[in-house]
Amino acid sequence: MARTAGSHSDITGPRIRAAALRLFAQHGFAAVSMRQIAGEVGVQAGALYNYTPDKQSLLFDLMQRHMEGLLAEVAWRVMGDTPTDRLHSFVRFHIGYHIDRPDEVFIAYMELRSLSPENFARIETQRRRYEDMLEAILQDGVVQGAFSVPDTKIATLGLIAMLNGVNTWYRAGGRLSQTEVEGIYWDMARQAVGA
Amino acid sequence: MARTAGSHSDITGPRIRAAALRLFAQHGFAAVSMRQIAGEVGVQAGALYNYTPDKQSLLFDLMQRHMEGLLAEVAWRVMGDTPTDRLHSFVRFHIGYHIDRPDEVFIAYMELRSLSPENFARIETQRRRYEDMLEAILQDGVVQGAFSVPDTKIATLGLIAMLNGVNTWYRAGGRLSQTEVEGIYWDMARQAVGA
DNA sequence: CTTCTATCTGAACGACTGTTCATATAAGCT
DNA sequence: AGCTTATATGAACAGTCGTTCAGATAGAAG
Repeated sequence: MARTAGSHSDITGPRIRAAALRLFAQHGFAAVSMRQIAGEVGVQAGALYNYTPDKQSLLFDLMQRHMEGLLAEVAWRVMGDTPTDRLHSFVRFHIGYHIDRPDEVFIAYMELRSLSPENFARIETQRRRYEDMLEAILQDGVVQGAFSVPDTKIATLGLIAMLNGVNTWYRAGGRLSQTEVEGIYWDMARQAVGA
Repeated sequence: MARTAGSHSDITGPRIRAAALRLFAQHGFAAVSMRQIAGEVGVQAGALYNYTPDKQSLLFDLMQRHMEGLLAEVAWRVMGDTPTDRLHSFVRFHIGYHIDRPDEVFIAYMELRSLSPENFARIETQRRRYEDMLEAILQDGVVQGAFSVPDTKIATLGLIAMLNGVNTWYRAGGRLSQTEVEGIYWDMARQAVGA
């Protein structure tokens, strides 16, 4: 046998990424084999190499897509006239975006160590750009006297860590709706920066 | 050759755990081989099995020791007459304890998925006991009118996530001293719960 | 000094790893 | 219709994996 009925690049490519995403998130990059991913897609391991040069690139591709989606959306979803309004929209955006993509988020924060040094540096640059957007809001707020934070860098990292924590427990259909979660975290975030 | 000069159980056992801890934290459980651990200790892979029945138990042992140390210390290190005082001592304790044990913390939070279901349940129970200690403080504070939090469970998870974030960036000898970090995070935590 | 035992070596086991490639065929183009 | 090319198979590669075990020796006990 060789090429199977209905096989097509436009379909197999995304399915490989979806399978890799799920498996990497569940078991970790190192614990997942190319044969497992191929099996999930319903294909032999060799076929994966029509879509990625190697396993490392497959992981990087997933992270890269996630970070670019994040940066593209945050650019137009976070807005407001005052620093407080912008912080509010940032918190709501961050929670919503992350809640919708638990696997991507998990991988992006957990498999950094599995990246080659060059790939790590590229992802780290993107993450830094995202953090800088939040820090800019905090700095604005401090300058305008709206926030009270002794160190905007630490506050940025502290807030993001707190918000990321949502993904460790939130489950769709659980006790709290997404809107309720956003409200609770916004209260904590607002108070944490003294707004 | 066989038994080497100076070989002794009391020495080799801890050295194996130390090497495994470091390597698991750096590369991940699945990415580290028993031969790597043995190499770090200066021993052959087979010798490890005098100290652990298998690789999985070695990971569990590390996590178990960490959680028990954490629970043992928090019990007598966190105190105070008011909820605010107790929250203060909890924040300071948590940051200090975690800053001193970056590898243990990293593994305890990242390799949960590498545990067998039974081992996972045991560690999860211990983590829950720790979280409950913080939640009890928050509940006290709410009852006494000292804190303003709409949901103590979420606030607990949010605060712990924020505090854990310290380990992603803190480095001894960096811009901020441990005392300064504790102060900044205490400010954020205090404000986040409306104390 | 001799005996015993805890400790380690080194080789071996079968299973699995990421990756390559000759080969085959379905889909798309003319 | 035939021709080309993208897409897949399945076997093979050399290497690594966790784990076991017979055999060897250092250190403790008598």
